[in-house]
Amino acid sequence: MDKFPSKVAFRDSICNVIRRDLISGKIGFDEPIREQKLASRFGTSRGTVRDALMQLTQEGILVYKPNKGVKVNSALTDEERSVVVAMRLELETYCIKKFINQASETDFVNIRLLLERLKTACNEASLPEVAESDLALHRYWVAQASPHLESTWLGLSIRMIMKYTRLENFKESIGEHHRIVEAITNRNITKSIYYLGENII
Amino acid sequence: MDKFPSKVAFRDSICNVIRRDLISGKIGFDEPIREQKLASRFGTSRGTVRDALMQLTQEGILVYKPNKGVKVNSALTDEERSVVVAMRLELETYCIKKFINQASETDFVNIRLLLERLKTACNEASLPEVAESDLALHRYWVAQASPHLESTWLGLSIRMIMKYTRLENFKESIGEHHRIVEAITNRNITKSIYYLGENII
DNA sequence: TATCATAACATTGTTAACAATTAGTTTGAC
DNA sequence: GTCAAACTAATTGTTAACAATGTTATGATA
Repeated sequence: MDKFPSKVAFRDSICNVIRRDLISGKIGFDEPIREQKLASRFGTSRGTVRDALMQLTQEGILVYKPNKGVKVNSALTDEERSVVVAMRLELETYCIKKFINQASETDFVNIRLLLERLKTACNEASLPEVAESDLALHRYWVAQASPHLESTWLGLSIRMIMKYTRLENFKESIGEHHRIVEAITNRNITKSIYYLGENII
Repeated sequence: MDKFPSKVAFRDSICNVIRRDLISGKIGFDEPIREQKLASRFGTSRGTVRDALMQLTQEGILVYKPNKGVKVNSALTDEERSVVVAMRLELETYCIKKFINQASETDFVNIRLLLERLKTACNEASLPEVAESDLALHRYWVAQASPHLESTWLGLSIRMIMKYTRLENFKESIGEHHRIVEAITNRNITKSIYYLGENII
């Protein structure tokens, strides 16, 4: 049974665990998800699990059928994925521009920290960890620049990762993100966006 | 107390009603939403309302604070809105292209019907009705072309409408959509996308 | 009067029980 | 042996009660 540090984000913790299971392939496509199973796994009741599941449905990674519960959504087609990529790039480009203009030194410290976390994850070659650190880094500037659009961004990013993951090229990932973070901390908008475009494909 | 025809989509019905209240301005920004109040209004229990609310949070129109429930998300900035517009245009352009290539005569009949519904709503000058028919029309080709991305599209579109609504120019709206539907039924991709770009701003 | 602790209240968080629906399995007629 | 109907099991849908948390009102004290 999994445990969580704080109880304030019980729902969100369940969401996070399910996302991780998705990314790491622990749960397959079109596989049904049983509420009771999750409830006992998390040591909570079905109601709480249900809340989390409902939240995930609007993220697009789960789909809901009346009286049949939720299942993992089927994968995007290649075409659909490229549309999602374009949308995410549009959104994240805006966020990076804004972030560079408003970021404080503390922000730079934070993203360097997140970059370090990503590097160690890559070196350990743990796919779920890599995926999570990758998202966490990008998420930082998105959340700072536009908290309003954070959930929109998350939905797009998760769907991208679920389709297929480039994250297995650990070496490349380190380099790409290193360049992005460097450009950001130099407040170089042009370079930042260029490297972002290389990363998000 | 509101009533619903089918019980299968109880949750979704509640979501729809809340969305409509948002669009018509019945519920203001940053206004807290009380579970019990909605429960008695819909003649159901808090648990069911809760499910619906959780679903809406990932759509971005509601935000959730632990132990404080959900409230209407604050409005997008003008910049954020233009990003959302660009994303929606990207997505819907793809859908229209695909829809034109795969649509049957039945599909054309359906969108002409939805167009009629929009026209009457415009003539009656009922803002919530106009907003709903507008969304329903666009939603049709999105759902047909890419059910995977329907919820993504819905999230973007709702946020657009909530920021401020161009829908009060009823006459324009009729013309714009008439041109789009005409171009689609002629299977003219270029024109369809051009008119779509004029409509989604 | 201003401030702070405390108590009443309101609201959300969680749970378990029960109802309704769906899925699977056995039974029996042909 | 095959099909359909009835039965059983598994799962989701809904509800109400209770616990935990947050909010407001009250009043004592300085």
